[in-house]
Amino acid sequence: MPADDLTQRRRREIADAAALTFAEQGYHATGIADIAQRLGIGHGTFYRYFKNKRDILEYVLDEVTVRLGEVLAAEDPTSTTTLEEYRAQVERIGTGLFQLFGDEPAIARLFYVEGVGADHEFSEKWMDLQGAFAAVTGAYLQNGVDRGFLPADLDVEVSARAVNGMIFAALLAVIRDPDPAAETERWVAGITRIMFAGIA
Amino acid sequence: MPADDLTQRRRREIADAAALTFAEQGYHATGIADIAQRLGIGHGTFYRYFKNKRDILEYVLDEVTVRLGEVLAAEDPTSTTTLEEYRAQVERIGTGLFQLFGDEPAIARLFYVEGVGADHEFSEKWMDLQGAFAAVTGAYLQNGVDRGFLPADLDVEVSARAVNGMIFAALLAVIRDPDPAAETERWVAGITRIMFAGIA
Amino acid sequence: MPADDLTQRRRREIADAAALTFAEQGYHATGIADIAQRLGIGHGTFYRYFKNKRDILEYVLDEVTVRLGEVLAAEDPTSTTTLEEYRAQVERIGTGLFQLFGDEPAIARLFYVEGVGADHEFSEKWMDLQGAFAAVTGAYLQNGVDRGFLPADLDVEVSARAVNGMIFAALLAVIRDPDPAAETERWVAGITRIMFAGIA
Amino acid sequence: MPADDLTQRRRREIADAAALTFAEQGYHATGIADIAQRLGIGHGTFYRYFKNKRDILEYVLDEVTVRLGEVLAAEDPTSTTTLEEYRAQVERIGTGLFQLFGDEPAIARLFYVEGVGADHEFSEKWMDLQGAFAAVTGAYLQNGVDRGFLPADLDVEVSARAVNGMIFAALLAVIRDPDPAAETERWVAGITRIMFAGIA
DNA sequence: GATGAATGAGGTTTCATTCAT
DNA sequence: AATGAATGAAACCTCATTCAT
Repeated sequence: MPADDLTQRRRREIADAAALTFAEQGYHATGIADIAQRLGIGHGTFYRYFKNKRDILEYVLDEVTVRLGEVLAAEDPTSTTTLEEYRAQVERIGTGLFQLFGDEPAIARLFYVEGVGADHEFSEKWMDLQGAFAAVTGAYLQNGVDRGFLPADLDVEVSARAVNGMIFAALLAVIRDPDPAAETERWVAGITRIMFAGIA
Repeated sequence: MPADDLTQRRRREIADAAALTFAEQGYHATGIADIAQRLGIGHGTFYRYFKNKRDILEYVLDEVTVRLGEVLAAEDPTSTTTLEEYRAQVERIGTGLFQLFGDEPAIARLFYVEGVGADHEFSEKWMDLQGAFAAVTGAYLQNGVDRGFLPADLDVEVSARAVNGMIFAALLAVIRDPDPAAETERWVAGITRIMFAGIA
Repeated sequence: MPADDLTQRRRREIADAAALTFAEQGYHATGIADIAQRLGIGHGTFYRYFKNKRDILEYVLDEVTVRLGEVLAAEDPTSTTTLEEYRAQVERIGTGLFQLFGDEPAIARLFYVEGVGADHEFSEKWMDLQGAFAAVTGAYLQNGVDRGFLPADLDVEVSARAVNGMIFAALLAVIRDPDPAAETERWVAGITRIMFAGIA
Repeated sequence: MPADDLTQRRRREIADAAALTFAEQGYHATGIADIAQRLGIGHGTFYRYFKNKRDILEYVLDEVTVRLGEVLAAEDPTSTTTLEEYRAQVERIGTGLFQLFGDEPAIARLFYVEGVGADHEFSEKWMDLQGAFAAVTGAYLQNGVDRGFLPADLDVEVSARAVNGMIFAALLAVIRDPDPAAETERWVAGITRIMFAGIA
């Protein structure tokens, strides 16, 4: 376990450096040597912890996926019974997401920008992932429809995509902000408003 | 005109082939030779029409930007005086966007996925562009606020980003659909509903 | 003959442009297109007058060789019978060479610098040519030895090379001068002095 | 020291191979692959030691320049007070130069032929260098004039160029000789004779 | 376990040359 | 005869990956 534990810590370290460098320079413009240099290790060492360059991108993005999943899993889609409860839930999730990416804008940038077209195979995976997230959001909406606090004729799939799209756009705007965390409340409020009442 | 015209036609031809290939294989995985082969021309010929590989990506994406701009410019942000008029306008714009990308899903994919992280400098440009589109959407919203058919306390910037985000997410979903055009109405309806009334 | 004559004029025109461009940019850095552009002709036209790029370099350098030969052939190596006569002859030849290259420094530069290492095969040829010129100079010296106005123990071959080397170095210095012609007399005097009396 | 020392040794090895290959095939006709193959190394390895193809040419020629400088710097231009001393000095320098290039004719060929027109920028540099060498030779001559063992009316600049030109021509002839070293004495004697007494 | 020297596949780009118009 | 669009050989160079130390 200790060795394994050390290995995990090292992987994490390298992954962090990689994420930062990818976000700063772009995936293709980043060489393994750049990552190693940032850590002050030999670039051969990289290959003791990751199979190849693609592997580390996958690792980083999988990590993000897991963390996103954790934010979503902190809530139970079927637990709410009223619109008010759901609205509160949405605000908690939204705040969670903004915090997650606001703390590490480099990760957000990598996940939503630099990593997207890094590799065709990964693009596919990324789009699948958006589908998976839409499914999660859809589960919340479906619960509302089932419970009757959301209209029966709501197009759940479309709405789920739309809601996620709003969050995506918001994150994209926020990661360029010098102090992302400060903007969280405003964005969550703005999006929640549209989500529950529209712009009108 | 003849020579120049021919040159333009050739550029267009090559750009189309490039867009298709980039969309299929990814920007970095695509070699100039792949594009040339698709057209049945020598790869040296490519360089008679484009300065380099990055040049053609820029050309294709600028073209898309122009076309997006045309769809948006077809409407006048200040022309609407009632919510109903605005809603109709939004539906026209939304339909226009879906048609634009529905007809050429490869372009959409390139614009929203494969091209995004192709190059760090381009990522920056792409994010700027999202800002510009948000500004356009914001102009429509601001008009509503000014005319009084949208609430005075609407956070225009946030809302504009959010609306664009919904459209983005919708397009992303639709381009993977075998028959994107068929889905247009459903998506436009779903997004408009949220936009004007929220999910509730 | 008229057609042929025109062809010759055209060749000369192209060759002049080529020589100028080679001298300005270097042989390898010069493209056929550069030469054609300077003349305002299509670059395909070049190939109606010269077989290929190497061909024109050869043509230009052969032309120079011929002209050099003419300067040397204007005098008869065996015609002089006294040192004084020979000295006068040397001064005439030297002045002729300086005029030749002083009028067209680009040619000189091409012949002695840009063209030298343009191509390995040409380097060889160029060195052979230096040998040929040495032989000519040697003939003059040998005449002096034979006639008795030059010492019998003069190493003709070495001396011939040395004399030519002085001229070469002088030309090299002069072609960088803004007004080469003005310097002719000084250089001819300086070299003749060493040649006939040494530096002492 | 070990790593750096090894690096220097490797650079030298590669530079030697490059010089040989350039001299044999010409600069432009030589590919990096040719140099690598000669050494039995991968061509990527080349780029660990030299930035690019031009870099190695510059390195080799700078090295030659340094060595030439060392030969010249072995003597002190102001140390001689009589013509005899100077003559002895000239013979030492001449012998040194012949030995330098006689030992490595490939270097000489590269320096005086193949490298000269390799690149326009380098041609300029090469001509500047000839000027610098002329200045050194000029310093020796000026000393003679100042000390009174050379005539006051000697055109130092012209004479310096001329002397260097003789040496250049001699080297050019000698490097094509199968056994250059054997010829040294003859050439040094021949040139010194002209230099101090002229051909007469 | 760490290192970094070595490697070579792979891709971009140039430009001399051809040839149909 | 003149043109310039098309071509593809050829060369440079990068950098992910391997592996001996």
